[in-house]
Amino acid sequence: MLLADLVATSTAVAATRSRKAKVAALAETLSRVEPAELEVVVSYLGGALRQRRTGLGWRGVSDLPAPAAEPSLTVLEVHEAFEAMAGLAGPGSQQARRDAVVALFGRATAAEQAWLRAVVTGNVRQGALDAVTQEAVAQVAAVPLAAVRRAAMLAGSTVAAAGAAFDGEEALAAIGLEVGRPIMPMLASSAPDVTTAMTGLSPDGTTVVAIDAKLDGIRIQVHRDGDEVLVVTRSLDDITGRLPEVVEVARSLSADRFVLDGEALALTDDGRPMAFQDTASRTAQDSGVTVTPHFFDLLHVDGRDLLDSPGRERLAALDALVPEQHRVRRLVTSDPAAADAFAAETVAAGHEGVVLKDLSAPYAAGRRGSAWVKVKPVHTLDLVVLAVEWGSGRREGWLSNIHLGARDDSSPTGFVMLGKTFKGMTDEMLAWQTERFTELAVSPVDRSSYVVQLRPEQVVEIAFDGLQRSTRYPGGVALRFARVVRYRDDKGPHEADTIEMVRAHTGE
DNA sequence: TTCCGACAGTGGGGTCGCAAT
DNA sequence: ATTGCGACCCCACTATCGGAA
Repeated sequence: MLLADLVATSTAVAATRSRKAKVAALAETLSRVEPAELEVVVSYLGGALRQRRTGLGWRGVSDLPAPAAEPSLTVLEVHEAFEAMAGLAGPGSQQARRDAVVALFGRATAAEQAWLRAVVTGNVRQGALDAVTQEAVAQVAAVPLAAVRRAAMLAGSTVAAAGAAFDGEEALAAIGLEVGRPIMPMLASSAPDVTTAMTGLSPDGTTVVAIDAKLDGIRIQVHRDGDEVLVVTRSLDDITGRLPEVVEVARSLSADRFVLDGEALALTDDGRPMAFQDTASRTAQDSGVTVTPHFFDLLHVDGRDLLDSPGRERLAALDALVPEQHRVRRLVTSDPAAADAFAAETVAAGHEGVVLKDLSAPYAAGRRGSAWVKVKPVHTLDLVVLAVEWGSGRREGWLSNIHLGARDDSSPTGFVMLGKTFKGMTDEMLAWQTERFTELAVSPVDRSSYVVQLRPEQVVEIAFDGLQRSTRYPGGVALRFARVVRYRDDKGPHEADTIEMVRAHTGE
């Protein structure tokens, strides 16, 4: 298959908003694929290279040779070119990678260059990724979509599921949980408070739910098969070598084969959690920080698959396998007041929040279903918009990402920047702020400079999860997960929160 | 007919490893 | 030693489609 065919499909997929039409376009292309190309084409249709890392990013594809007049590249040639680039390492590798880019892109037409650049930077933006590709695979292979989805979750890969799908429904069904092969982790939706979460899981108020402490570390999935231990992250990257303490704990457990789900984090001597940044900075041996695993689910133990068992059974098996010190704290209750108290204790102990879990639900690998609901405390501040950036994609033409400042009398401008945010804005707000910030611009708005400096006059209410230390911002702190709640026209900039209030607000 | 679950998109801060300077 | 880039940890939120209710 020519790359040009695939690029034409991507263009057609991007041109329609109908998901059914996207699936139809993907399916049509997929039906014309040769067996040898299947994995590459499935991956490319979903907007991803086969290589997890190529060493190429936005910079590596920002300066390209003149495009070719006629298409000639095949999909497999492109795959081989990226495979070669991914293999480059050591002195001279950047020049070699550069040469490879010139060779590949020089053979691509203008449309192909644009697609190749997008796929390298993860910006294909055709409104179709894994989930939509899975629908097309199911359609062409004439197998149930649910079977494709389940195989993809259990194999940790849509490409692997697609291969099986074309071998038939039996091959697809044969893909099960395999100790040593990562599966997509189950995710949680979120709720504003414990009562809301509780009501969602137990509408009649009598159902018993589990409430886990939500630890602010790195999600880990731990596989043990005899002496072999594998530790992977949420995105299924192998980090076994970075976490020898976790490997040791896994080897100390009494079962021989199992798959555990949990969180790894750094603790201080008195057992309080360290900042997420300290857990994240943890490399191998030399950092002096010890990372401890805390498990909250068990998916397999000694030949017994638990994925489809209700949460209550999985937790019983977890409690039997893992000693308390390596489990997350948990309360099982139907009483909202008890749940609330548990959440308050958990936060007071320095943790991120809680996760409420339906005890009758199976482990829904890869899904952000409603069986797990997280609740985290939210802080808010009134800050001043210092500048704004032009948006991209569907926000093209709108002033989007805003720079946030707190009042600071020691600063020459009177404000200190604490971060940026683009979250929480409706289309209506985007339209409003584009007009408003055009008026507040310190110099005539020019689309060529993507940051627009403003007179510091507009106050905005910002929600965030906490402060983190920063080397980027002059105040030494930055907001974590900042998002807009609303613009405040009832407050002037002199009434905005000060940097001292920001620090006091979050108990720093 | 309305509601709501699932998806994709739009980006945020921090930290590390690596190659080039 | 420093710098810049790529990769990957953590992630919130809105718009939209299309099936469920």
